[in-house]
Order: sequence, then C-alpha cells, then structure tokens
Amino acid sequence: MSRGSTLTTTSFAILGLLAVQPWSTYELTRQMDRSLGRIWPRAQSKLYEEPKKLVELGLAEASTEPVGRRPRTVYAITAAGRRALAGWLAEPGAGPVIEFEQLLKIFFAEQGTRADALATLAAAHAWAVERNEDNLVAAREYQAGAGPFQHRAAQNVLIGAFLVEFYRMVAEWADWATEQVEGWPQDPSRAIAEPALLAEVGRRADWDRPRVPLTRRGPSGIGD
Amino acid sequence: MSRGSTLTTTSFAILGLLAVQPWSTYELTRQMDRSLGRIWPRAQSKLYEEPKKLVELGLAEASTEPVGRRPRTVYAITAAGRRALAGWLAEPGAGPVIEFEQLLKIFFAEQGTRADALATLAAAHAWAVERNEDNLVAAREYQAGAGPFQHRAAQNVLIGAFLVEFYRMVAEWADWATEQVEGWPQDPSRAIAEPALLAEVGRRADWDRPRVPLTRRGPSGIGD
DNA sequence: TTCTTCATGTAATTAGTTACATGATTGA
DNA sequence: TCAATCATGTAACTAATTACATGAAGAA
Repeated sequence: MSRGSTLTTTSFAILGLLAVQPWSTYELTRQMDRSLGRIWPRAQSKLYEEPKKLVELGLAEASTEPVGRRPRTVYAITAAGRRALAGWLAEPGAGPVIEFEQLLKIFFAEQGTRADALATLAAAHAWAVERNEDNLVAAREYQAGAGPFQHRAAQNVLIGAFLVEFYRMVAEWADWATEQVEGWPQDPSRAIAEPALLAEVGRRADWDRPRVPLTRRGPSGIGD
Repeated sequence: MSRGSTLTTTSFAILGLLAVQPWSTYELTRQMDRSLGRIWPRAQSKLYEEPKKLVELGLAEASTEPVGRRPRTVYAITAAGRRALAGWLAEPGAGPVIEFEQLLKIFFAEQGTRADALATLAAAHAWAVERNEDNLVAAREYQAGAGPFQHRAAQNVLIGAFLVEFYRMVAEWADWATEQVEGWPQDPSRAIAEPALLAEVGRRADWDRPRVPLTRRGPSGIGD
C-alpha cells in the first residue's frame, strides 16, 4: 500500500472533480480556472498529468474519443476511486496556507519609500475588489443555471462564503493599513507605532481567549 | 541582466531579512519559523540554499566563523543587495495565494459523510485558534523586548493585524459553516441550500460595488 | 482563406520538500 | 558521561511551472 502515499492533495482535487462527473482534461482546466483554482491553484499542465496517475492506480478510467483527426481523453472515476476519495474526506486535512508577496513587501517597507508601500497596499486592495467581482460573476452564472453543479449548491455556498469574507477582509485591511502608512513620515524607516495601535490590534486578537472574569489588580496596562 | 530574473520572491524574502541585520543560516530558519513563515512559508533547506545564490550574484557576502571545530556561515547584505531590494519594493507585487485543503474537502463533502464535514470544520476552527495563540505569544515576546525588530514595530503591527483578522475570519467562517452543516441531512449529497442563504452571502459580497442609487424597477428579486 | 481563439497535449526546467548526517552544548 | 536538544548543513527526490507545439473551429 505504499503506492497510496503517492497521492497528493492535487490528486484528490482532480479525483473529487471526477466524482462529480467525467471530464475531458480541457474541461478540468476550465473548472480549475473558474472555481477550484481559488482554493487549490495549480498550473494547467499539472491537470494533464495527474489524471494519468489516477488511471495507473486504478482510481480513474480514460477513454478517448476523436475530435476531427485528433483524440480527446475523457476521464471517469472508478469504484476504487470513490473509496479512496471517501477515505481522504474522513481525514481532517490541513489548514489554510497563505503566500502573500505584497504583505512581504510591507514587512520590509522601511527599505523602500513610503510611496512604494502605498502603491503596494493599493494593489492589494485592487486585487481584492477584482477577485470579488470574479466571484460575483461566477455566482451569478451559477444562479443562472450554468455549470454542472446545480445539485451542489449547499457545498458551493460554503466555499463562496469563505471567499467573500476573505476578499472583504483583505480589502478592509488594506484600507486600514493605508491610513496607517499615510501617517508615516516620508522616510518609512523613521515610522513609529503608537502604543494605542498595538493595544487595539491586541484586543482584536482576543477573540479566542476563554472569557473568564479577570481578577482586577488595579489600573495597570497591557502586559501586566 | 538575464541573471536578474533568477531571483524569486523567496530570494527577496531572505534578502530583506539580511537588510535588517546579518544572520547565520540557522537564525534565518528560526526567524522564518516565528514570523515570516506565516506569510511566505518555505522549507528549512531552502534557507540554506538561497543565500548562496545571493552571494553568487553579489547581493550578499558570506563570512565564516568557527563554532568549536565546525564553521558557521553568517550572511550580510551588500550595497548592490540593497539596491536590488529597493527595486523589488517599488514593484506592486502579487496578491495573496491561498491553498486550503480543508476547504477542498468541504467542496467535495457530498462524497463523504456529514460527520466528516463537521470534523473538517472543527479542525479548521482549531487551526485558527492555535495560530492565533502563536501569534499572541510572538506579539507578547515582541512587546517584552525580545527579537531584533524593536525599531520595526510600525511594519510589524501591519503584518500582525492582517494575521489577526485572517485567523478570526477563518474561525468565524468555520463556526458559521458548522451551523449550516448541522442542518444538513445525514447523507450530505441530499443537502440543499436555502435561497435565503444564497441571498445573504450575495449581500455580503456587495461591499465593493459602486454605491450608485439603482433605478427601482419594481419588487423584483436577485439577478434581475 | 486566413486569422484568431479554442482545445490538447509534451518537454525542459526549477522550486521546493523530505530525509539524512553529524558536530556542539547543556543539563540530569 | 550520557541523552536530549540545538545547530549546520547536504543529497535525493518530486511537485509544479514555464515554454513550446500544433490541430480544430469559427469569424471576418
């Protein structure tokens, strides 16, 4: 069974799509572009490769049909594939991983100009607006009855809600951060953080603390 | 200058750290673990490799000092390195990329059990709580004066705020999604999405629309 | 009939991870 | 003085991306 470990999350993403219906590879790439790619982004060529592995392992079957003189490969899940997928779904899985280049640039803002930082934040805001628009377009298409996923609305709305909240959060953060940076001096390496700001962020981080009533020990401040 | 294109975002992440102060490779890996890794996660061995590339390109200098019988390499940025970094900071950069395996499992929830989905959401919530705790620990260490970044508080608080909001958002989404899934039948493939729910998510997505007053065309619904 | 876009892949390259190896230091 | 952990790397492997190539279909 050591071959079982050769399946990556990307493999299961494909396998999951095949569980919904058979797809040609091109259709898979479209689907990735439009929906799955938001939460599991992968290059096109990967989507031509992975299904072959699934076939090797007996989790999917390939059939070719001609389109003019050239063949097209359509993949379908097998019973073994459904079992493997169910097994994967029973494991809790990994939490979100973020890669955020723009935030990296903010992290090193003191090595550049204030204008650099503001431009980066503007780009981040624009990114969130654009993604949100895409999301709305997809949702509207979906509501209009396009796509093969009408019967999957209950799941889709959970994904959509996550993305909506994420884009909104990024945009709000970028707005807030822009205000902060606008308050910086021209040379960002001289910027200082007001204690009140640190305290405010600290309070926002307090959502997961158990709400035990604290014993008051006098009018002391943070870090006490 | 085609060699210039060999620098990746990871290279600049390292270069940025070197701009703050010289580090030994091990210190770099610690720093990645504790802070930068949250927004640009990379494996340890990468951090031993990248600085060599920077040295080759003249953007950093290596010096070795003995620790007992074995050498330790310490890297420092050069003037050319600072210029390269400033150039990179002047470009707007890429927006956030998310990989979220647990969300993928929710997307395919109908292929598993309702209990699977609930366990996955519980794991997502636990992940957010744990990361938030880590974040708080790091922030407290930081406030206590540990770490070499006291003079970078203004930048750090922007990063910290983003992470706080992200973890909070994930936790709140997981709570909300759990409520939804609890309302599903035992067989998730029979779950249906109430129109009111779709409408609510649609409204939440409305934050970026221009607030032009719409011409009323009667009591029509969504998608009109 | 030619140009553009849709569709279907492969090849070359690189970025990144996992696994391993071993010296130094500290505390029981 | 032994075990555990801190510290410093290398090697082998794999996942993923970028670039390329070309046929089919539809529009001008």
